[in-house]
Amino acid sequence: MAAKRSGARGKRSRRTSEPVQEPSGESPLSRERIVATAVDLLDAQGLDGLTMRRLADRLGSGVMSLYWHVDSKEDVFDLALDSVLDYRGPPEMAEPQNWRAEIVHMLEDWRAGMLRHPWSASLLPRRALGPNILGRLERMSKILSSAGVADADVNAAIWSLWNYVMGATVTRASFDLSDGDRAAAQQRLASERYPTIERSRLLLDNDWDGAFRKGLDFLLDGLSRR
Amino acid sequence: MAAKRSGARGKRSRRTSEPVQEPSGESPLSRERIVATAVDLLDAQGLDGLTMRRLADRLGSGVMSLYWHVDSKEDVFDLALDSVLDYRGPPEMAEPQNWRAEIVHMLEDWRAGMLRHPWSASLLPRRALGPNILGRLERMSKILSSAGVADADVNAAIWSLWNYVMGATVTRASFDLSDGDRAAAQQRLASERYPTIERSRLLLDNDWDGAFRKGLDFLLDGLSRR
DNA sequence: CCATCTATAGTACAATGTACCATACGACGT
DNA sequence: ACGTCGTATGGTACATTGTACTATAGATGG
Repeated sequence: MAAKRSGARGKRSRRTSEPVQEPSGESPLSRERIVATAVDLLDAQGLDGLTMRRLADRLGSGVMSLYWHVDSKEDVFDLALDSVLDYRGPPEMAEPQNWRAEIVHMLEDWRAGMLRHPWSASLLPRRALGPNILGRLERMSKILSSAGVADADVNAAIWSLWNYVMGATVTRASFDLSDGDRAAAQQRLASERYPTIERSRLLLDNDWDGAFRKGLDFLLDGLSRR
Repeated sequence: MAAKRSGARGKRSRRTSEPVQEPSGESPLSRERIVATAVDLLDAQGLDGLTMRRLADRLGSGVMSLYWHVDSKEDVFDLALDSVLDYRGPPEMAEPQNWRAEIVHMLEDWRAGMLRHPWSASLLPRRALGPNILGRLERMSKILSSAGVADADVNAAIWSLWNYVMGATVTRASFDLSDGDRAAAQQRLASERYPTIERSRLLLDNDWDGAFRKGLDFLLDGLSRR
């Protein structure tokens, strides 16, 4: 019995010699290629559209070959989620001291990245702690500390920002998926006992980006009073 | 062809005469009973534990009989989610003018209700607009308006509170499910490039309720400055 | 007494994740 | 040269799932 089930397979040890990069004609079938293709598939067909068979088809490989590189379908989901969330940092800061702008940039990028792949929001509730997410948490922690937030408050601050972004993203993505439902729901409001939100057109106000920014400002205002 | 597929079945028209309430020995098999049993099953076995067959078993009925009362499994999920979220209001307000306390109470109840049924957080990303959720939104809208929040800000305020609660709940529930993973992740922090959050023990701080309340205060502070 | 509605259930099928097995190919020790 | 082993690929088979289709039975009303 060779070591098989062990999280991350041995896989790529070291090229014996020449670093020829893939004849490009065909399929070396790597972990990276699998994840990239999974993301494509998810973008195209949604969460239910990803099946191991379809994935293998797109890769031009047999279904079971995938299982050499990944442990399970769940594993593919985890990897796909994290792959969507890497962060390259703010665009050559004009004003590197402005912690608030930096935070806002990262959080808006975060949300935008996930909304570009709406299925990612549905995956969040499962396993959220890939390396890219940890990287973002680390960065937030650094920014907040150097911005002078009290050590005792820093964790709470991180979590509240995280919570806000996650909630906004999940909500936005789900309303996006079921656009018709939302309209239908707003319809129902009229005929039933929801007069206040019916009048304020809560479900029809489509300025999501603005609302996100506004709420984030509320939160940051509250934060910077410490 | 009888009218069959039409959202809510005809079902209970009106009792012809005597209102005998169920001989209680056996199964009238109603929509309500199905949903209640589904919630039990979800509590006991988690999201993947709910299958139509198991559900039928628990109800002592045939599988296909369920489909007379519900449209699909998705439908069951929607109903189960909403059923967890009804709200009975604050406990005979001592101080009915205190809008902030009222908001906090409702949001904490909201979060607590979902955490009692951790699967509910995973369902949120799908379809979030059942009657009970709408009821809560309605109530929030009323409170905020009467608290003097500017009309232009009220929708944004609602959404930011909603976002915060949803994010906090989703996060908390997912970390709860994968407790071991979290510890493992914190382990990994040490050996890799996340010095800041490793030092602050971000993933090990288990005072979730406190953190929730603290972040909520940040947000409400920011809100009440308008 | 026949028609129609309400409700329950069995059978059957297509789709899915993946365990198990067979196989091929290169590297390497002897 | 030959067998052995690790890497990698893929086929077959199976249990499990949601649900379409169909049959059936009681109740109701013309």
